[in-house]
Amino acid sequence: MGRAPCCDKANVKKGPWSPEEDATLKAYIEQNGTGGNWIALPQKIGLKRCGKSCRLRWLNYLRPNIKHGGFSEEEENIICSLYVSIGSRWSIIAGQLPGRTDNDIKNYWNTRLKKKLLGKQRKEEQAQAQAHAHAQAQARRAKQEMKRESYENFMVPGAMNQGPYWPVELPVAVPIVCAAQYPPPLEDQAALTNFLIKLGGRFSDNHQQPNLTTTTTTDFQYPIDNHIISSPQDQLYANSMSMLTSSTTTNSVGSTCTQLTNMVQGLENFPCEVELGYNNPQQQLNGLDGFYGMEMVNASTAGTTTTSSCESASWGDISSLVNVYPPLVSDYEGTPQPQDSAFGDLSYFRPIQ
DNA sequence: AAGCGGGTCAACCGCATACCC
DNA sequence: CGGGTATGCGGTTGACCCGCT
Repeated sequence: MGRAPCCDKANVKKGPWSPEEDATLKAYIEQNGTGGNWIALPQKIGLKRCGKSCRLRWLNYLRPNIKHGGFSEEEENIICSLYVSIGSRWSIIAGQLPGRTDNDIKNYWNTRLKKKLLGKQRKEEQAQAQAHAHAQAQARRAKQEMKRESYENFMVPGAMNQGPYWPVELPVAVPIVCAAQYPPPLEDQAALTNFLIKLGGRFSDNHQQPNLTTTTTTDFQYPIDNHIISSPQDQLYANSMSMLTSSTTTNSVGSTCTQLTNMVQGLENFPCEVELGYNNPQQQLNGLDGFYGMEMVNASTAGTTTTSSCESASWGDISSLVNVYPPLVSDYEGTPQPQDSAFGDLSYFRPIQ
C-alpha cells in the first residue's frame, strides 16, 4: 500500500503560476501567514494548487527579499567552498547566501558553476599534461645528450656539436601522455570536488583566494553551545563545525584545503574511528574522496593505496553521523511570517542561551 | 523564416524526517 | 510508542528562450 497522496491530483492545477495565483497566495501569506498548514492553505484561499506547490512558490519566488540570477563572484566562492565542505546540501548553502533559495543555488550550480569549473579543470589538466610532456622531452633530450657525448668521445671532436640536434619544441602527443599519466577527465561530482580541492579555494577567474575571512566569516556563525551538547552526535557536529569555524577565522583566507584537512583530522575522532592511514596532508586530501563516496581518483597511486575503513565510508555514511547539525545561521533579513514554514529553519536559529 | 539544439529556470516528484495524536 | 500526516530537501523534468544554421 502506497503513501496517501498529499492532495487530490485530479483537481490540482500544475505548471507555471499565473500572476493572479501569485497575488492571491502572496496577499494571503503576508496577511495571515501559512497557518502552519500548507496542505490546507490552497483550499482556504481558493487556489487549485497542491500545498507543496504553494510552499515552493512562496519559498522560491514570492517571499520577500528574494534575489534571482546575477550571482556575484563572492557568492560563487561561497557556494564552491561549501559544496566542497558539505556537498549538495543546498538548503544549508542557501542559508549562507541571503536572498538566495536552495533551488536557485542548485540550478546555478548545475547549469553554470559546474561547467565553469569543469572547463577550468580541463585547462589545468591540459596545462599539466603539456608541462609533463615538456619535462619528459627534456629528460629524453638530456639522456640522448649523454649518449651523444659518450659516443662523441669516440668521434672526431667538434664534428657534431653545431646547432641543436632536434627542434626545441618537439612534437608532443599530448593526449597519449595524458591518457597514460593522468586520470581521464571526469564529468562527475567526484572530479569537480577533487578539482575544487586542488584549487584550494581558488575559484575566481583572477585566481585570487576567496577571502572568506573578510567577506563571510562574520556570517558563519555556528550556534553551538557546549552546554547543550550532550549526545555523541552533538559532539560530533560541534567538532566538525568548530573545525570549519576555525579554518575560516584563522588567516587561512578561506583555504578549502585547510578546511578539509581540519575536517579530516576531526573525523579521526569520530566514533566510527575512521582510520585514515595517510602520512601527509595531500594523502589526507586524496583520502577524503572516500567521504564523498567517490573512488580514489589518483589512479597512479591506486595500486599502493592501503585498504582502510575510510575507503568504505561514503560521504553519506559520514554525513549521516553529523547530519544532526543545524544549518548555518543565515543573515537573511526578510520579514518572517508568523507560523511561516518558509522560515522553518528559524527553528534552528533558536537563541543560544 | 523555420527548424534545431543548447541553456536556463520554475516546478514537480519521491524520499526522509519531523511532528502530532 | 507507533502510526499517520505534514514538511523539507535534493534530484529531475519540461517549458520556454535564444542563438545558430
